[in-house]
Amino acid sequence: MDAFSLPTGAGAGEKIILHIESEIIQGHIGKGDKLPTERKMAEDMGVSRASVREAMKTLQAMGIVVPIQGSGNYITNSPETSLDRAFCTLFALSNGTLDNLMQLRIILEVEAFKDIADYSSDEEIAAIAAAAEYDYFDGSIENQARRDRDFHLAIVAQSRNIMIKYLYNTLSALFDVYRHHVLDATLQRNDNDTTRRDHMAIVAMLKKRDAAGAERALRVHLMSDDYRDILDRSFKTI
Amino acid sequence: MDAFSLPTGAGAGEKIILHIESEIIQGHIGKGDKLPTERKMAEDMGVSRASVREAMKTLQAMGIVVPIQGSGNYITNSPETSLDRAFCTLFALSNGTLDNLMQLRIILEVEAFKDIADYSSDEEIAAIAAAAEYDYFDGSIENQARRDRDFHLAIVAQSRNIMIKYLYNTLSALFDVYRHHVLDATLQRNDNDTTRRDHMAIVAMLKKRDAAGAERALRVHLMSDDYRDILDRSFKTI
DNA sequence: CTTGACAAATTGGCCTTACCAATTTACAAT
DNA sequence: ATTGTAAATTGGTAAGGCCAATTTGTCAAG
Repeated sequence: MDAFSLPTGAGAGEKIILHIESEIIQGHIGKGDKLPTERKMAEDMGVSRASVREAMKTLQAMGIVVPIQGSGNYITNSPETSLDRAFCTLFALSNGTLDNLMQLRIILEVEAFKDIADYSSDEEIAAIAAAAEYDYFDGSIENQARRDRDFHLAIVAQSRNIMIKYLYNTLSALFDVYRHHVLDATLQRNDNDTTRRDHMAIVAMLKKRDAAGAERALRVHLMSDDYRDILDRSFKTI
Repeated sequence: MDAFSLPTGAGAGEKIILHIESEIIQGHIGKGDKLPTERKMAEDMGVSRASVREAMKTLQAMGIVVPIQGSGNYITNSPETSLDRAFCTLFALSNGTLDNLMQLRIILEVEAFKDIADYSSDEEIAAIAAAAEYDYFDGSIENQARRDRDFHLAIVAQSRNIMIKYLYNTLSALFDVYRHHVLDATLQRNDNDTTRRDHMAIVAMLKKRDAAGAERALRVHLMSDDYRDILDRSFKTI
């Protein structure tokens, strides 16, 4: 048994998954490495190609393997998207609400702030400031929303906690999906100037290394009317 | 295109996944429901059974579907474990550290405290207090650790945020796996009396509805020497 | 020697058929 | 109504084949 095999009963195609996981955990294969061909793996491990393919599907769903038709199966170079789909459907099955998401976003971003205030160099904070320096009065609603999102991602990217970064990215992607389906009308009356003022206030607090002040500014920003309007809606209403 | 198709290019077996996800999101199927047979789904959607099976494998990996040989494929009744495997492997691939986990645990539990102080009834707080009423000087290290874990789970179970609860459970399970492999020696000198005092302090703060005080007590408890000793170890060293 | 185009081999994506193993269902016997 | 057994149902696996995209090998042109 392997250290990372949590709740799975060992089947037949399952041993392929365990083998790959084992190879990863032992460091024999890593990011970007190419796996043997499906036909070779089937032969080597004495199973059918269908079983190998089902194992690949599982590893793909876990975000570990990326298939390229005509080329091969590869260990992913960007494991940060592993959680997206599982998180998304889990959310739907659980009757999660948007304020659940927002609450998580806020505490993750606030925690990132504390890391930044404690550890970040002036250059890293300058990178955050740069992400806030865009034209708040030009572009479509979509573009404005994207830039706003990128600003927040730039903040969390400075966190020292890799799991916080991944989780935040997943939540951000989920929020984008949600917004894309329900918020178009709501965001029509988005106040670009308020957004700009909020961002500048956050950057100012970060430059002062004032984590508490940054947290206050962030909460004000994230809980602004633009978002509060859409809270408490069930995610299933999409 | 479906509401929840995040970054995936629509393939052929992919449409089965999208269909199932869509049915879940729209509430047509839910926890415990039985899916059509693989042969029927294949016929209905004009694909091969192999493709249906690969889609099922993906949904299984996401923790959405549970197969029972001879019976059928079912929507899971316990979506709370969906994140476990993805989170675990993501962690290993990302060189995550234990302090990353602990940092997340703390902020999630602290946030749960705020919900409790704001919304919980006396009965719900009494349930937490009951979880702290166990014999701190009896039982093996394993049992003590399990009771300690259950106390914290009892706290987070009162959170109003379903995602916080699921995430915390996942982190708790990961931590258990880690501890099981590296902490046996460390926990030998676990101070049961200190643990008991910490728990009583936390319960006392909750009864007073003092979220800030509870947070302080929690941080003291979670950052005690028992845990600090094992921080900064790479998860890959298991 | 380098470059580009084209053909062949490789590889994942998908389908079909067949059989096995576990479960469920149907029905007969009591 | 209960029980036991056989049949039907259903997921698990294997084998073979074809398609589409990519990679590789080859060769001619510069």
